[in-house]
Amino acid sequence: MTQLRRRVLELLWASGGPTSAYQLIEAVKGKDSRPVGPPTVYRTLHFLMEQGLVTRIESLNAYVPCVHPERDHDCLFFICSGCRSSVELEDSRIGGLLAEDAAALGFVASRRTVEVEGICARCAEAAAT
Amino acid sequence: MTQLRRRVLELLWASGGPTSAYQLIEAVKGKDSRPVGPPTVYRTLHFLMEQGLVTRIESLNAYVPCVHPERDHDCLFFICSGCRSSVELEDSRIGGLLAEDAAALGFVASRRTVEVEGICARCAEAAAT
DNA sequence: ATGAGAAACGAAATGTTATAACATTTTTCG
DNA sequence: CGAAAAATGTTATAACATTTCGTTTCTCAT
Repeated sequence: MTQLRRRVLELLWASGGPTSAYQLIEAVKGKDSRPVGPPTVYRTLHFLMEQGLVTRIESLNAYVPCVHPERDHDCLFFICSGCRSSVELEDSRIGGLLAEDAAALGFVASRRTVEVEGICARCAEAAAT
Repeated sequence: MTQLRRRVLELLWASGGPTSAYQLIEAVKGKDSRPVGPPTVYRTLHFLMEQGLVTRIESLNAYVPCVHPERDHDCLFFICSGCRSSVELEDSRIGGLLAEDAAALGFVASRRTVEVEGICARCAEAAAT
């Protein structure tokens, strides 16, 4: 865990939501005045994803810190179109069903992406008023 | 359903796998000699997705024709890293679990993305020899 | 049929996301 | 220390997607 990697991870935690790679580039620049290029940030993100510390949200082209890095993650994301927030959940039953379907196909799974887009409770309530 | 939309859909069926928007731009150009720009193809893809005729595979930035457009699709994709092919499956149990998890969060879901990356049976067998 | 409005399409420019290729710095460890 | 490995910097470019505005085509009530 180098300084850059730690800083990127901290920025992701601080951001409070899915964050794009280019937002991170800006943020790193701001914090330290030393500019970093896209490859630097992408390398860092790849490293953090390998470590299970960060997950990429495919449907947003954005990155979030993983809620429970300790456990092997079987996570799904609920992404609000209203406030652009995301909630991470673990539901091992879904992993089980996917494993079952994969086995039926003779497919050897390595990575899962499960994302649900919609409106979070908070935004739904705000819209109802 | 206009001529352009039909042609794009045919090209997707003919391609036999997930196809990027820019591959479609090239393909349309080739078939008819009239070049189309990115916005034209993206508009067409958006339309076809609205109709449930095409699905976007988020983890590939690519598009596939929907296997069963008649049914409301609750589909998941198994994507082979070896041959870049994808298999679409329907498993309503997963939709059920996601609906359950969403309800627990008070989340109103509108779209689901479920993608599994790995190695298909064919490629696994080829690698084993 | 015809003209107003809507829908679809064309074209240019630009925005956004991601990687290739190669140089340099930093760390590790015998 | 000094060689090898890991990490980072730099430049350029590839790949994916949208904004904006103008033109064409379709539809349908008059």
